[in-house]
Amino acid sequence: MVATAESVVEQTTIADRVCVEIQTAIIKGEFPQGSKLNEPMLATRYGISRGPLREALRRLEGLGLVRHVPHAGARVVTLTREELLEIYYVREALEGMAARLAAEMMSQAEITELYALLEVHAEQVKAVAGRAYFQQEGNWDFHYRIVKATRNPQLVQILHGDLYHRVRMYRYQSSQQSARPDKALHEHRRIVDAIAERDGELAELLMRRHIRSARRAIGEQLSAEPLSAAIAGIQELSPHTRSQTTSEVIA
Amino acid sequence: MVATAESVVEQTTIADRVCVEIQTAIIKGEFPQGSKLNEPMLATRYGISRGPLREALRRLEGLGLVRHVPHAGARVVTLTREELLEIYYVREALEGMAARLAAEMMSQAEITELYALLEVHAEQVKAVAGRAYFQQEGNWDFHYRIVKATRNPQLVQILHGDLYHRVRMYRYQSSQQSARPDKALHEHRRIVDAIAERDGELAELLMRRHIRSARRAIGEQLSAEPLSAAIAGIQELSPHTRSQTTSEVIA
DNA sequence: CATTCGGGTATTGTCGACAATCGCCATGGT
DNA sequence: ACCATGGCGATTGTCGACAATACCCGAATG
Repeated sequence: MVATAESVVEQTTIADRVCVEIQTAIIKGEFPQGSKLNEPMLATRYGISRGPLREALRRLEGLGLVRHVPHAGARVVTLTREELLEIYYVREALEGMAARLAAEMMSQAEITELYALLEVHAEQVKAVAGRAYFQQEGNWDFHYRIVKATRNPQLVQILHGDLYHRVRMYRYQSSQQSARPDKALHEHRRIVDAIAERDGELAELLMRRHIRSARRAIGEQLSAEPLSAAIAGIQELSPHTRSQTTSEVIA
Repeated sequence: MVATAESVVEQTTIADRVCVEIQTAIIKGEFPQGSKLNEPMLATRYGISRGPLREALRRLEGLGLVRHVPHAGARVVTLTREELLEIYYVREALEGMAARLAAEMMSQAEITELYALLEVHAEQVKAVAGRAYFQQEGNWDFHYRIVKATRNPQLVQILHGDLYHRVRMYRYQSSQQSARPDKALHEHRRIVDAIAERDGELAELLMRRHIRSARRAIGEQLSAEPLSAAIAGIQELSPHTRSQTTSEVIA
């Protein structure tokens, strides 16, 4: 029997479904950082038993979104700015390598698509200077394409299977947006140029510089203690409308 | 109440204990790569129920040692040489960054200890040219100290919490050993020199070169199809005494 | 003789209940 | 008034059993 397209119907298990549900809830901040995730409550909330729920929690623990202590239960991780900065060091190293490999591996078609993506971004930057959420997603798309182009599943796994969720959570909750998307766009363009020229060394250098500048932008908004404020604002599940702090944080 | 030393008695749960037991069994090759891990068998083998066992398996899946498909059970991952090479690209990027950060962060005491460690390694290299297992562990110790010195828990987690186990499994089962430990030792020495001089850029360059050469050494032993032979040899739980392939694989 | 269909078996997914442990609060002592 | 201690409630860890699904093998048919 040939493998039909519908034979790949995603065989979903309850634990898996609940896992992504809780995951999005955590990223959206419906479960505040540091809040306790007691099993009976969640089990009744999602209408399942504690068995699959526990597996979902272990999985989330593997994703780094939940921390578990033996007889005290699971809590949503509290992502401090220090941890976010640590992650950005990892991203600098890994995505720098990704850019280098992408310059070697990326197909011409992929490069063309990447340029097209930059055009879309350019329009978004020009058109709506306010609505930066799409911008963020587009930014992630850009970085993801480069990482994917490396043909290195390990790299993809680490960057977009482990780190991605935590960074996304922080971004989502602190509503950290790009204050200077035009600058980021320019940096993106030059990175793609280097890749198109098959200059892996330059691509790595530019990508590292790009992410490094984003890290520095994050590090500079330290005195405003934005995250703890965000946590306090979210604690009661109230929509947080913090003043979006300055920054050119986009990477 | 002050925190006594014995208040840190590791509160261990059955799932945790079985997790490490299975983990070591997988690394040692008692469970061959690709072999099925059916739950009733393992449950009776370790004298526990299927509940904790499933959690242990999910945890091992998070560690990348086990792959799980929804209604077909869990299998030990098959680590191809391609994947190992992919991991070495990640290591090159990450440990290069680690060396750079270590050059900035490492205390003088740590540097002294690192030099002492190199002395021990030098004696081992000189004394027992054959028994390379200790050498491997020592090699890991060296790299771990540098990574730890970065004060970047994310880096430590990825390198020694995720990647470490898989590389160790490959190494253990293919009995890949250092054919030229003296060369590796020399490279180690120069890396520490750079760190001692607080030359992060040089430390990163040297570390990347060090790991890159190890990756190339792995990549060059391709035609000997060593891993599949090792798997075949292990399949029946028989001690595999393959001829240890050439290589200067040490990183 | 190859192929496909069907049933049987084994394994996984899920559930509810019991036991062990932890945190909290009241009570008593110093 | 403060601290230690005991009990109580709640939550986690563990277990056995049931239901659902997938794999395997034999039989029937072209």
